[in-house]
Amino acid sequence: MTDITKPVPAASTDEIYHPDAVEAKWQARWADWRTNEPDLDRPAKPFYNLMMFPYPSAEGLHVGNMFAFTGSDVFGRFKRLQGYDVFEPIGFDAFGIHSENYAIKMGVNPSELIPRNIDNFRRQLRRVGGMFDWRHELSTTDPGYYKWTQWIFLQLLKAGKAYKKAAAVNWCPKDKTVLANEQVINGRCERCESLVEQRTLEQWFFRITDHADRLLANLDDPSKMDWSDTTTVAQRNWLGRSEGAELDFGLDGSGSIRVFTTRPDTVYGATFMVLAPEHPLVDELVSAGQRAAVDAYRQAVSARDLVARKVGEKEKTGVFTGGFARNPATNKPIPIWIADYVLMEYGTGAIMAVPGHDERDFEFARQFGLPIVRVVTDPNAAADAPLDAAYTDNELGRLINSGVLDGMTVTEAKRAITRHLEQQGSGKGVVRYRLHDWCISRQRYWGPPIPIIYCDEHGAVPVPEDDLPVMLPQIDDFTPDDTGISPLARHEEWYYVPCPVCGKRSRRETDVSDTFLDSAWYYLRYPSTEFDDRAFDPARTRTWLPVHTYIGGNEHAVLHLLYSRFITMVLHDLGHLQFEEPFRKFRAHGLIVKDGAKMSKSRGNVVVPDQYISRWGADTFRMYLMSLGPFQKGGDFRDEGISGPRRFLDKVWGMVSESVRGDMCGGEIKHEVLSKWHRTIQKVTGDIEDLEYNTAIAAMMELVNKLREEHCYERQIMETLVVMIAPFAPHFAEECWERLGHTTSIFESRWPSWDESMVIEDTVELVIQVNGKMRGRVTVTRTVGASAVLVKEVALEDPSVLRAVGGKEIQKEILVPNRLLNLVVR
RNA sequence: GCGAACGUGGCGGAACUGGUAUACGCGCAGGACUUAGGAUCCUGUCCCGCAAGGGGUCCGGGUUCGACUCCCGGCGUUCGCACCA
Repeated sequence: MTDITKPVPAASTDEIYHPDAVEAKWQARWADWRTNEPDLDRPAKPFYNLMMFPYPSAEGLHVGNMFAFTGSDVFGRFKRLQGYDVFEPIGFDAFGIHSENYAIKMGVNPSELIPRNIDNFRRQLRRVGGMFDWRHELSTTDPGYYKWTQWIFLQLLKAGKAYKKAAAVNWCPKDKTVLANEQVINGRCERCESLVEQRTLEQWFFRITDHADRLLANLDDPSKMDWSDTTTVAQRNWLGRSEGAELDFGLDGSGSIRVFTTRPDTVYGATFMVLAPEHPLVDELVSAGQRAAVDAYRQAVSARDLVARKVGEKEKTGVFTGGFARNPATNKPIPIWIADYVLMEYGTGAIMAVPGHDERDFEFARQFGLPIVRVVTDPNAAADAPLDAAYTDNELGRLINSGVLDGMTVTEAKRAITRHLEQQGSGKGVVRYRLHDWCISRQRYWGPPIPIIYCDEHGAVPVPEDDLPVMLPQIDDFTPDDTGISPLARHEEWYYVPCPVCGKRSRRETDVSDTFLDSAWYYLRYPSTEFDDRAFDPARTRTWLPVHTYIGGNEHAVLHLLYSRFITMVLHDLGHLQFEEPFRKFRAHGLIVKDGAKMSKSRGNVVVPDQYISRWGADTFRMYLMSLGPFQKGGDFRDEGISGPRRFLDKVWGMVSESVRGDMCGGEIKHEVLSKWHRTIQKVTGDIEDLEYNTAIAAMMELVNKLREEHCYERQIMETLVVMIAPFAPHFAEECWERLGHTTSIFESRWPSWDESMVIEDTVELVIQVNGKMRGRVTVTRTVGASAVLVKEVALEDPSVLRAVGGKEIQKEILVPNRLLNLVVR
C-alpha cells in the first residue's frame, strides 16, 4: 500500500465558499427543475414525509420551528437519496384562537394579518431550503380547504358521531370563549393563563369516547403504529382506561345511587358514600335538619372556581346530607355525604367510600370521624391493627371482614363480587375512560362556520353538501364579547338564511369549529389539493397514505394526534379510507433551549433564525441545529458553536477544489482510509435512519479529518461524502456536486452503500487488562485477535502488562475477540 | 402527590447487547503564516504527579473478571398528569 501525500496548495480566492450565492442559485434551480415535485400519480416508491404544519400566529418562525422542520427535511432528503419518491408538503394552520388573538392584539383583521404572516413564514421556509412541494401548499383558512372541514363535520353528523348538548363548559373570561378540557391546564387557560370559569352553553360534540377502546388498542398494534414511547404513554394516560364495576346502593325509601369503583372487592369496607355536590339526587335525600348545611356547602363550592376544586387544597371538606343508603354487600345502612373531591364529570358522580383502602376516603374519614374498616390484609401488619393510612396495595393482601370474599386475593374477589352483584341485579362490571367527548364549538370569529341551520320547524338542519362551503363572512367587529355568542351572530345578512328543507327564514349556527378539527385531517388533503370536488382523491390517498413518517412536537401528543386518529378512524368506518391509523411512524422532536434556559418572550432570549442565516448561511445553520444534540432530545443553542459547522463546510469546499484539481491520492489508497470511508457510510446511514443526526455529523467530521490528514481527495470518496452531506446542507452539496462535474441535481443520485468487508479493519488494537484494569494495548491481525492464547503471547511482551501480572499465576483469561483480553491474577 | 426521562471535562454532547470513559464540536493555551487577524494551519487540553503510577461518569452500597451502562437506597434536574374513585 502506498501512501502518497501531496502538499495542499492554498485555495485561491475564487474558490472560497459564499453561502448566499450558492443558496440563491440552487433555490432558483430547484424551482426551475421542479426538483421537489414528485409524480403524485405514478410514483415508483412513494414516501410521505410529513411535518406538523405551523400556525402563523406570530410574525415569523423561531429557531425551535426551524429545528423541527430541518430535522424532518433531513429525513425526507435522506429517503429521497435512497431512491424514494418523497412527498414533503407544507401548509399553514392559520385558523384558530392563536391567530385570532394575535390579530386582536395587533388590531388588524385576521383576514389581512394572517396572510401577511404566512408570506413571511413562506419566505423563511424557502430560505432554509426545505424540500417542500409548493404545488401542494395549503392553508386551513382557504375556503377550498374548509369546505371539506365542514364536509367532514357533516359526515360525522350523518354517522351519529356529532351531537349537540347543553354542557357545563370551561369558559375563559379573557379569551371569552369555551375551552376544551385539554386546553385547561391546572384550571387555567392554556394560552392566557386566566382562571377558567364554568358556564353552560349549547355545544357541538364529537363522540370520540365511542372509539376509546380502539384508539387504545391500536397503540399496541405494531402493524398500524410505530410511535415514540413518550407519545403512546401520554395517549394511554389521556384515554385513561379503568376497569371496575358500577354498584347500586339502595336508598331506604325507593331508588338507588349508582357508584363507579375500580375496587369492587372492597365493598364490605364501604362505610359511607360521597356524592358530588351537584349530584341530582342530593335534593331528594337531604334531611330537613341538614338542609341548611348542605345548601351552604353547595353554595360555597360553586362560588369557588374550578381551580381550587380540581387542583385541590389538601384539606378535605364535605357535609353530611342526613340520608342513608344500604351497602349491597353488608346490607347495612351507611351515611351519605357530599364533598367536592368527588367530581360530577367522572364515573357516576358518586362513590362508595372505602377509607381503609383509598387515600382520599381515608383522609375524609379522619377529618369527619367516620369508621375505617380493614378488608384487605397487609402482610406487614396484624389483621386487627388499626390502619394509620389507607392500604392500597392490591397485589399482596387477602380479603377479610368481607363475608363470602374472605381469604380471596384482590383479583379473585373483584371477579367474585362483581358476578355476585350482577346476579343480584345491583351491579355490573364496566370499563370507564377518562376521555371526554370532543367539544368542537367555539364562540369565535376566526374559524370555519359549523354548517348547520336552525329552523323553527325542522330543528338543526345540516347545510346540504352542495352548498358548501359556508363562507366565513368578512366582518370588522370580529372581537368576541362576553355574551358567549359568536361575533357572527351580529351580522343579520349572514345570520338569517332559508331553511334547506322548507325555505322558511332560519338562522345559521354562529359557532365556528375548533382549530383541532382543521388540523385533524390536513395530511389527507395535501396530496389532493388540486381537486375541488373531493376532500381527498381515492387513488392519490391509496398511493400516499398512511403517512410514512410524521415528525412534530410532543406538546401535541394528546390533542392533535388523538383527534387526527379519531377523524381517520371515523372516515375509515364510513368507507372513505382503507386505513384506520393515519401516521405509521411518529417521532417527537426535542426542544431547543438557549444557553441552558428555556426560550421565552418574557426572558427575551428567543432566537430568530434570520440573522443567523444571513451571517452564516442556511446550510451552516441547518447543520448546526442538527449537531446540537440528538434530534429527539433537543439541544442547547449557543452562539459560539455555529462556527464549527461552518468551518466544516469550508474545509469540504476546499477538499472538493483539490479533488477537481487533480488525481488525488495518485496511487493506491491506504486500506485504513478506505475502511474509515466505508465505516463512515455505514455509521451515517444508520444514524440518520435513527434520527441521530448529531452523531452522523460527527462521523462525517471524523472522515474529513482523516482525509485531510492523509491528503486524500479521491473523487469517489469526495462524491459520497458530498452526498452524505446533502440532507443537512443541500445547497452546499448541490454546488459541490456540480463542481465535481455533474449536471443534474445531487438528489437524482443515490445514497452510497458500504462494503461490509471494507468496514472491517485488517488489524485491530486490543486492550489488555489485568484484573479489569487497562494495562496496555497490542495491535494484532484479526486472526490473532480472536485467539486468547495468541493475544496473551503478544500481551506478555508488554512491560507494563508484565509488571501488573508481577509473575503471579494467571487464573483466568477473558477474551472479547478483537477487543479486549482480561487477565485475572491473584 | 403520582408517572416518565435524565444526571459524563470549562461548555454542547459521544460511548454498540456490560468490555479502551470523554468521539465530534465549541472554548481555552502555545506556536506558524501575517502590516494585521475575530481568517487559516499546527500542537496541547479530565484531575493529581517530573515520572512510574494513582484517582475519576451526582452520592452511598451491591452484582461481575470487568459497571457511565445492570440492581438497591439517597440527592438533584426536567417534562407530563393532577382529588379520575
